[in-house]
Amino acid sequence: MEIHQLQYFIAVAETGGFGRAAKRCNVTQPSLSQQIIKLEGELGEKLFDRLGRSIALTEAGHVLLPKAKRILTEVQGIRHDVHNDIEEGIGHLAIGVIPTIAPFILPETLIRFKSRFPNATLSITEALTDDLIEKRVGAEIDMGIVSLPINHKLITTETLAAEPLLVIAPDTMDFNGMTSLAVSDLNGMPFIALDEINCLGEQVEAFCYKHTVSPEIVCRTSQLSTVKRCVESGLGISLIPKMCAVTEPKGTYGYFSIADHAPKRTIAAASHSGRMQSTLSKAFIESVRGVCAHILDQTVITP
Amino acid sequence: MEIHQLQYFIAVAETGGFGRAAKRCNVTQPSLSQQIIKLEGELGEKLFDRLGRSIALTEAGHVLLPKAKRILTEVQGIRHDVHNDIEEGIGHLAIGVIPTIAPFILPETLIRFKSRFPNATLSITEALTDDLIEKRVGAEIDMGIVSLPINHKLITTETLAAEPLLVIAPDTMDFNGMTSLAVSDLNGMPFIALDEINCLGEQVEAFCYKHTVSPEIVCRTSQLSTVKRCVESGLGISLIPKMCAVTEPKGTYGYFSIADHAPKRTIAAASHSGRMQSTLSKAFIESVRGVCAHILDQTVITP
DNA sequence: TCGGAATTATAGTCAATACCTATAGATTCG
DNA sequence: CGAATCTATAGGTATTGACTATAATTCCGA
Repeated sequence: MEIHQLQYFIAVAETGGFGRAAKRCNVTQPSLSQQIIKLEGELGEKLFDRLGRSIALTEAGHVLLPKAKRILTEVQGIRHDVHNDIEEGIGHLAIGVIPTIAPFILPETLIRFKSRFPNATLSITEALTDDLIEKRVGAEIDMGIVSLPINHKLITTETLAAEPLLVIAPDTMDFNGMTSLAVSDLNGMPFIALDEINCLGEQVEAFCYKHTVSPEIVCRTSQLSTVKRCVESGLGISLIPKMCAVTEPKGTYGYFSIADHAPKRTIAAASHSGRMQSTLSKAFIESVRGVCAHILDQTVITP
Repeated sequence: MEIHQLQYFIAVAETGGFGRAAKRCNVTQPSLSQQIIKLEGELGEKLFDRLGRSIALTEAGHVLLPKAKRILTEVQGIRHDVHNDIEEGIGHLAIGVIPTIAPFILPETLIRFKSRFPNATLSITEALTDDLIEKRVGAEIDMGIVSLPINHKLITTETLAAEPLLVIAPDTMDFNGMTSLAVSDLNGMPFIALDEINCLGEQVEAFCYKHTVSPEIVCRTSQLSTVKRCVESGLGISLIPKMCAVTEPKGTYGYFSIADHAPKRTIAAASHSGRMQSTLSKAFIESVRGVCAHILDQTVITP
């Protein structure tokens, strides 16, 4: 049984004749007759009574007609659906975000994305970079929002934003009125470090190592919000991403940029190499890009 | 787009590979590949990401998969349905019955038919023979239960029962104690005639004409029940079908058969020549046949 | 890093079949 | 009864689905 046979069958049933049906289907009458005969043979039932001038559906024909119409309607709909469902963003998207990015971009991103694709469903996973990569390889998530570099054969990354890292320091330290520092100024400073299981922790560590500065780590915590609290309490300074600096009201601390070797992190979307990105994925990426640009465009509070 | 292409697509999606899918579909891998490529071309979207060792559904593939499965399920079901729906008598049957038969056979017939085909719907039309023939030709009804003869090019008849016509006479006429009469006994008798728009009326008329008897028509009514009432009231005698005689309790009248030239009518199903009868039609015919046999097997009350 | 195994795509050929033209057979209508 | 109308059949053609063989790619282990 093939779809064109059902098409022919419906045409005959609706036009009441093989000749008229053939014209409607743009084939010749014998071709159509043969296909109907073939269909009848396959079903083991005659579908029409040929009454000379007109034809009439047999019982089997009556049973088949609505089913055939339904199938054909669905088939006709597929082409549209395949495109429209994609266009209309019907579907599901599973996203992973690392903890040092998630709280700063997700609220606004979700608002933007949901308003653009109200019919899409979204699931968010917050996990460390390695976990996200693994989940992406295992297809548990469609895409990860991470910080570069990522080195994995199966993962492609697309840069979304370059984000400066800023020195956060309690009000009690004024750095002699400077608003921007040199790398060397960090030397020996009491430093609140982020745990190295976070890639940001690693990156800060690497930055210091690269520029041969050695702040004195007085505390190591696992969350950026804890880092900020510690700084606020005057325990020391730290280096945090700009998005963390702009999204909270002024406290008892200020921000300084590093002038000579401005540290930064690169935010990127990590997806599967060679696998087509869905419309939803692409749209989510653009949402994140927009949100990052908007956040990083803001100015931070300086002492 | 053809059904086998959807089959191949589903096989690939479910087996996770072209080769395995080809094995499942009993075709070679290149054949299957080509059909998938063709389907992709027709839809204008790639359906799979070929990732070397494994494959993954694209967005379009995700949209298509449930739709394709649904269609295939329906197609698979058609073959069964075409047979089962017929077997199970799902469907509709429109029957016409003439008024001189309807009241006597319908109750029992409907009970039998409904218990055999609880899922069938039934519509009954009561109309005169000519009307029924016209309705059958116009496909308004599937079959008519009528009395022969029927002469129409498009109508085939199937005999269901041969039914004697009996003389019904009021108790006040005892025919000298005879229980069966001769045709000649009708001569000059007061007679309650059925209107000739009923075929039974015509047939009685024809019977009398043929045997050159001339009862004295004292009354002409349009319904058998009225005829019976008139007889009961002693107005005269009449000639009525046996099924009319057995289905009502004894009143103030008795029945006589005519011994020398027993009149009868032939009950038949009238359907469209050359058109296949549905299972329901056939079953209904058998129900009527059975009911007729049962009714006509009974004995009638004689004075 | 280099084969070997596994997987999909491509090329070329073949066979099935869907389609076409022409025509026969059947039915309806004037 | 003949003209018109409709479906079925026959025979030829062309499309196309399928097959074999092979290339290209990826993956895995030595």
